[in-house]
Amino acid sequence: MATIYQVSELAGVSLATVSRVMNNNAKVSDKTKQKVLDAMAQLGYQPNSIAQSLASNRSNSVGVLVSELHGPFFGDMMSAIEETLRYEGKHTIITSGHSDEKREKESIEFLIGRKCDALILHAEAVSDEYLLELEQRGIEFVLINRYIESLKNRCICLDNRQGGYLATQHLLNLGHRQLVYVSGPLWKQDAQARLTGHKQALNEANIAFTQAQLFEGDYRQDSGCKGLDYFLERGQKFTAIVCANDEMASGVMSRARQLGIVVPDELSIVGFDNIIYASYLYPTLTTIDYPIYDMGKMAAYSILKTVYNKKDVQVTPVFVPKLKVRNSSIQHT
Amino acid sequence: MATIYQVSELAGVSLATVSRVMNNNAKVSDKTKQKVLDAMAQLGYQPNSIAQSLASNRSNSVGVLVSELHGPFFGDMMSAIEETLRYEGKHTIITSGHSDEKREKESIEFLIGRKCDALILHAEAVSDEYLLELEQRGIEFVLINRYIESLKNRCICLDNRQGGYLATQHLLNLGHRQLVYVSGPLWKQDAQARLTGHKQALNEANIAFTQAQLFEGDYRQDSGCKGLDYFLERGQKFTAIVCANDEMASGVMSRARQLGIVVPDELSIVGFDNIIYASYLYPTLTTIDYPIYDMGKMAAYSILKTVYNKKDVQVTPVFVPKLKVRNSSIQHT
DNA sequence: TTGAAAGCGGTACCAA
DNA sequence: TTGGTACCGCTTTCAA
Repeated sequence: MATIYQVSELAGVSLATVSRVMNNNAKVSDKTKQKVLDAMAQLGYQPNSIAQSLASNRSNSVGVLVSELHGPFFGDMMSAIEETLRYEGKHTIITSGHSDEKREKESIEFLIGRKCDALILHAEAVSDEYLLELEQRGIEFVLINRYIESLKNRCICLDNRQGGYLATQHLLNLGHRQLVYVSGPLWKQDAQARLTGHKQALNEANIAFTQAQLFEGDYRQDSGCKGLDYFLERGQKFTAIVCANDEMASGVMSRARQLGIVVPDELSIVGFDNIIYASYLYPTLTTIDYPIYDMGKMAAYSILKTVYNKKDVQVTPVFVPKLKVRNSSIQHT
Repeated sequence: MATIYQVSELAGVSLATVSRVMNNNAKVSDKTKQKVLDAMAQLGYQPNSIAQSLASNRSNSVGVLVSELHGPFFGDMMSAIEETLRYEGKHTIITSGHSDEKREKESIEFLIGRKCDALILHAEAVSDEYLLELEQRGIEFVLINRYIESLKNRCICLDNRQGGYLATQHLLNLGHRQLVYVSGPLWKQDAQARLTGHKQALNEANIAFTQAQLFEGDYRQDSGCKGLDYFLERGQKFTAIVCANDEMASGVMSRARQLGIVVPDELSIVGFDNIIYASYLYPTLTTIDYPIYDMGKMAAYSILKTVYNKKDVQVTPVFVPKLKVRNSSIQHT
C-alpha cells in the first residue's frame, strides 16, 4: 500500500503538497497538481483513513444507536442513514440499546470511545440529564423520536400526539363510539404522546375516556393479544380498538381470529407505524404512517450540515404523521 | 481527554510501561501495574482507538455487507454480528449492496478503505473471481450463504438444497401430487439450490417436474402474486405451491385471498426462511427455518478466531434447515 | 522488568 | 504556491 511519502517522492514534491491536492483546500498550481495526480494514479494510492483521522481528529464515522437491529422499524432508519452518509464518504457504526438504560449508555460510550464525529440516537431509556451531559461534553448528536425542550435543535421528531389523534378521529368519523386503547409502555415519550392524541380526539367528540378503556402494552405483538383478552374479560363494550403500534395491532388481529371475532365487521382495528408487513396482514391494517426512512435521512443530513459543514441542506425537524386507510377499519352500523 | 503520556507522568513510569499494562501482554511488576492503574483511574483515561489503530495496524472494526439493511432477514444477521463483536470490543461497520454487482463491489472497497480488520459478506452479485482476488490481496473475510469450493473454509452456509427438499417432501407427505414452484432469481446460488432440493424430492416420489410448474420470482412479495396468476392463467392444476421464500409466499397468500381461493383448504403453501412475520400471517405460514441469527453469530466467531486470535471458539460452517409446520399447509384429500 | 525512541501515515502551521 | 516540520496518541523493538 502506497503512502503519501512515496507519492511525494515520485511526483518530486513535498508531503504537504500532496496533502493539499488530496484535500484540495489550498492553492496548488495546475502543473504541480497534475504531477501529483499522476503519481497517485501510478501507485494506486489510497489515503490511509486511520492516519487521516489521527492527524485531523476526525474519524469520518457516525455512530448510530437503535433499540433493535432487527425488526421492521429500525431497518428503514438505518438504511436511510447509511445511504446518505456513505454518499458523502462517511461510515456508519451501529449499536443497539434494547430499550435498556444501562445498555443504551454502554452503547453510546462505546461509540464515543471509537471517536465517532457524531451520533444519531434513537435513545429511549437514557435520562434527559444524561443527554444534556453529552451536550456539555461537546459530543455532537441528534435525537430521533425524542423531544427535549432544551435540546430541541437536535431533535428529529414525529408528531406522535397528532398521529394518535388521527387514528382515533378516523374511527370516530366511521361512527364508532365505544373505543378501547392498547398503549405502548407509558414511560416512553412516544407512547404517552399517542395516548394524549387519542384522548384529545375523544374529548373533542365529547366522549369520556376512562382507565377501563386503557391497556398498557409493551409494543410487542403478544401484548396485543393480552390487551384484547383484558378488555373482553372485564366485559368492556367496544366496537373499535386503537393500538399504539402495528405489532400490537397484529396481535389483536390474530387473537380476535382465534376467538371468532370477525375483523373489521365486528371489530375495527387501527395501528400505528405502517411497518412493512402491515399491508401483508389479513385484513390489511389501517394505520398511521411513520416516515421513519425520511426521518433517518433527515438525521443524517443534519449531521452532514452541522458536523461536516455541508451547506446546501435544509433540515426539517418535525414530521407529520398521515392516516393510511386499509381494510381493518370499517363504518360502524 | 487524557493521553497515555499524562498517565505515564502521573504514574512516574514510561509510555511503554503504560502501554504494557493496557494490553497486558508483557510482564509488569504488580507494584508498577497498580501505580499505572491508579493513574488511569484518576485521570479517567480512555485509550484513543484511532491512535491504537494507526500504531498497531489494527482497526478493531469489522465490515459487514448485507443486501438490504431493512427487511426482516438481515436485521437478525446484523443483530447477531454486532452483539458478538461488541462483546469483544470490536465495532461493526455496515453497508448494503442491494444485490447489485457494482454496488456490492463499491461497498466492499469502501470497507477495505476504512481499514476493517475483516469483512463479513452476504455478497450475491459479485463474481467468484472477485472474491478470490480479495483473498489474493490478503483481505480477511467470511462469506455468508455462498459456497465457493476453493474458499470453503470461509463459507458459513445453510444447506439450501436440503431445505428445498424438506419443504417439498412435507407436501408430498401430506398427499399432494400436483405442485408448483415459485423460485427466487435463478442466478442466485441459494435460489438454485432450493429448486434443486424441490426437484430431488419430486424425483424420489416419482413425480415428473416440468418447466410449466416453475415460475421465477425475485424473492419479493409481489412476485408471489405474479407467480400465482401465472399458473392460474395457464390453467396449471395444483393443490400446493412451494415458494422459495416467505415474502413470496405471503404474496401468494394475499393474492389467493383476493381470488377467493381458500388457504389451506384449496391450496397449501410452504415458504422458506421463517422470517418474523411468517407467524403473523393468516393462516400462519408453514416454512423452512433459516437460522440466520446463529449463522451471523458463527460468522462473527469465525472472525474472532482467525483474525483476533480468540482460541476457545468452535466454528461450524454448515447449518441445517428445519421444517416449521404451521397452518398454511394441510393434508390433501 | 523497565525505558528510550523510532515509527504508523497523515495534517496543518510557519517560513520561504 | 511550495516546503519543512512538529505533532496526533499509541505500539513495539532494542537496550539497559
